[in-house]
Amino acid sequence: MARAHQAKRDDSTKSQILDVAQRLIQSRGYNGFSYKDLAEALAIRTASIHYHFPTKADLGVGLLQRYRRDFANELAAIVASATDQRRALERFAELFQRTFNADSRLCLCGMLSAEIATLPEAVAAEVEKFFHETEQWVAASLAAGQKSGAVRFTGSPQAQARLLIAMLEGAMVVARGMRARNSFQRMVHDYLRNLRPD
Amino acid sequence: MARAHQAKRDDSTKSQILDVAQRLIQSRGYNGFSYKDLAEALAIRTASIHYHFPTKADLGVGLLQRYRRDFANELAAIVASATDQRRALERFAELFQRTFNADSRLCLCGMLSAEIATLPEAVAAEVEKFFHETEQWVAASLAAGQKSGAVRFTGSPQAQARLLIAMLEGAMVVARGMRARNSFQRMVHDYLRNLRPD
DNA sequence: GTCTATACACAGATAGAC
DNA sequence: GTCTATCTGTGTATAGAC
Repeated sequence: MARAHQAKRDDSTKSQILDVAQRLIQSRGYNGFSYKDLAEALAIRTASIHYHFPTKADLGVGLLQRYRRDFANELAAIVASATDQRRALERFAELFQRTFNADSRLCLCGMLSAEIATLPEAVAAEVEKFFHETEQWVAASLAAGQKSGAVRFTGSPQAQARLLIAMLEGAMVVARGMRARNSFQRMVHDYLRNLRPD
Repeated sequence: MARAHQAKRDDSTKSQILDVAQRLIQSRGYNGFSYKDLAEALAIRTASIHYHFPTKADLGVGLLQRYRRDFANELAAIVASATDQRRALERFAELFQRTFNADSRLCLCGMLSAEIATLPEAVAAEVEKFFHETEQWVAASLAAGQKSGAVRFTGSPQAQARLLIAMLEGAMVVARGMRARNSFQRMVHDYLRNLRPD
């Protein structure tokens, strides 16, 4: 979901490698793509990729660091522009929607989380950070929205945040497995209805 | 979740291969295990596994056919013994809980769904069947529970069923990615609270 | 049914020329 | 920075003996 609407474009080879890697992981998983796939997509040799990212673990870590930074920027942009927290959470869900609409791609960290038992520890640690950061943002939005009356829910903001993220990740997985592309949007809409204050 | 509490045990090599394959896929994914892993776990040679399952696609299809059959039996047992539909849905969620408690394993079809772009088509078709069968069972339970007053929800039983399954799949993924093992149970509990009639 | 032996392609990775 | 060439391990799969 990050990288979709960047203002500044970085056209360096290094950045293009990450672009392709992200797309491939979201579609096929960390264990489902190779340096050969990247090389063919970019019309260069695998040795050139090893120059930028000596090992696959380096590539994974580099990708996730960029991803977390981009994602944080998108969340900040939502906060800056959304009229209220309910609208902010809808915009948050739309980030996932946009990813899924592109060829049924999964959330990068949702995919990596499934494969976490096979990931280099440094990559797994980045995945964990992503979820904690994201949960914190959602929980803060929920808490502020509860106070202002923009959203309504029971239980703690943190528990509700985790549940909302789980629903988004799971809706991607299930819509993919059922090969029912439209059902993602419907699930999200149905779920968010429960946060309405009225 | 299937295979956990079978009455009849099948100790044939073929069946043992499927047992190990299921465990490995739930932990590491379809692209994260090999015939070598199976051979080592069973103390036989990879060639022997090829005798039972000529290709990895054959193994995948065989595993999923058994899994769907076992899962259907578990659902039937729940229907036969649960006092009401709310309790039946709790027991349904416990199937997932049991799997996750075993070494943070994912739902077999949740994992395969993430990897679906890399799966042999015959395997992908089995994954799709699993989700549709499961959704049908959950939707039927919800509809009956709504009628009897055991559960309460808005929208169609089918939409609610899909959402419940998505939440279970996503809760496994998120709890894994956050390396917060206890949070799965909590998410499920929080979610099911919303189905209460009172 | 299980074994040894082997084939063949691909994986991640390195050395060194340009 | 990108290339050619190469290394080594691993993956799926087959042939044929026992």
